[in-house]
Amino acid sequence: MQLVNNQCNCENCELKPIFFEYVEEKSLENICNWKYEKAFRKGENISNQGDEIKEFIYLKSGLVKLYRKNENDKDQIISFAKPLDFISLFSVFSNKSFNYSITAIEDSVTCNINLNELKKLISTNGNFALGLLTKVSQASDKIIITTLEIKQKQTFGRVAYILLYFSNEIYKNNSFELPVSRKEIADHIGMTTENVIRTLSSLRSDGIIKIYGKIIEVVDKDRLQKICNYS
Amino acid sequence: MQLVNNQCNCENCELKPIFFEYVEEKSLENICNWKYEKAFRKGENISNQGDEIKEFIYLKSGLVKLYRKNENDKDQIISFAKPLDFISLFSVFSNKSFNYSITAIEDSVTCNINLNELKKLISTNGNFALGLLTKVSQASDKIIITTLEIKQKQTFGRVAYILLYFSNEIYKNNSFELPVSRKEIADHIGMTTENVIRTLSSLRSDGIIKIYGKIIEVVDKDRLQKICNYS
DNA sequence: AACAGCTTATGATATTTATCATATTTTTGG
DNA sequence: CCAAAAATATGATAAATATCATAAGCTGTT
Repeated sequence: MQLVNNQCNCENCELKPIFFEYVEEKSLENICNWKYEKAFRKGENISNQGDEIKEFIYLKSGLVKLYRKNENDKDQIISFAKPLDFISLFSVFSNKSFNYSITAIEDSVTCNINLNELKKLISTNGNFALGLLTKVSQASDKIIITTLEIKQKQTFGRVAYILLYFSNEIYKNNSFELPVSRKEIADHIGMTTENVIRTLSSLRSDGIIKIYGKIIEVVDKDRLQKICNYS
Repeated sequence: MQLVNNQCNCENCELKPIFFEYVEEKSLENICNWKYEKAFRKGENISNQGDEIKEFIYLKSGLVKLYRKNENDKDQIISFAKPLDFISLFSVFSNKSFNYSITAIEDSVTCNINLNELKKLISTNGNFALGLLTKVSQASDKIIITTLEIKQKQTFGRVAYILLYFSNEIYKNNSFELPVSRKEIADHIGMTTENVIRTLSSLRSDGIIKIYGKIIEVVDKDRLQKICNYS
């Protein structure tokens, strides 16, 4: 992790219109004093389950995974988060400590805001609070709905779902390099690594995708979408 | 559904210390003008997936289920909610319409607050907003964590989980009447009705529970807890 | 270069879960 | 109160998924 040389550039932040929608210029200037940016390399840990929450974090660039260890010490990946998704969306306001870990799965930059200062801003600025409440709710909703959707599918539907997620939501390209291992996909969609691999192989032999190691090319997106919807 | 004769009794509301923690007496009086109470009989629908959200709803008494229909028209029960759990916790601030339905599974009374008025209160009262943000986050967190915990278990662990939930969280008694059918349990924990029935039968023949129709008696809670933790 | 460790891959098999069939009991509506 | 529908129950079987075994390919390190 590396602290980014921190010129106050909130004015240019692409998140500004969303995050700071309701904050006047004057308050916005203050934010520069509480916030700083951190850069993480692929694979680096951003925060750990159990850590005290001292900061509100969001992602400026990159890609991260949110995951937790269960009682049997097995990882469950809750979701992936891309920029404009808040990453410290849940736990932050409801807990003293994180109930999940965050790790960068691509080189990432986070913007960190001191939580106490943020809370002060919320308590003195109702409109900002309402905006934030909306964002936090949207982020939680998305996790809940996504989890339900994955849960109702079986093997092929789940693998199709995650491939379409990376293709459509993250890389916006039919060809992309998987930022995660087969095991991580398995930990996210709730199946074994072997079955993820097998399912990918099967999609390949049906000519729906091509596989070059970590690189996936979606050849027949219509069929993949049908598989996602109906199985 | 029946409108409850609506004397303003927020002062005595058991939710007051939580919900209105940060609202001064003066604002609190206003709330009486926007809120009203509704009584629902077991089985009655409180709101429907797709309905426009006009009110913030919470549960004064009773028990409800939150569920949604998926593309294949199959119900998925997201969670059960008891009093002090907000029931319009998600969607409310993030969506124009409910992305789930709510049905009373026991006679229930809701308190409904006009959403626009509530939003005005939020925007003019930052402390209240922060309190609400905390509550909404806690409610979402609980759903997310619960869903993950259920997901990682298999048949026996899931059935044990739901029995312990009703026994410990809802009825605080080793003997209780199930407020839901076997099918509804199945829709919640993601298995088939037959398997829920079979698993219950199996727990009975192992002497862990007794079954009298809808009435369940947990005979050996320690073993049930072990089953919940380890399968 | 060589080794260790991890990931990907695939086959064989075992286990888990769903589906289908059927019967009994309970609930609901006229 | 009765008939129909729904819920509960259980067995037999099929399908889905996990587990175990093995091997090849990659990756990082010394």
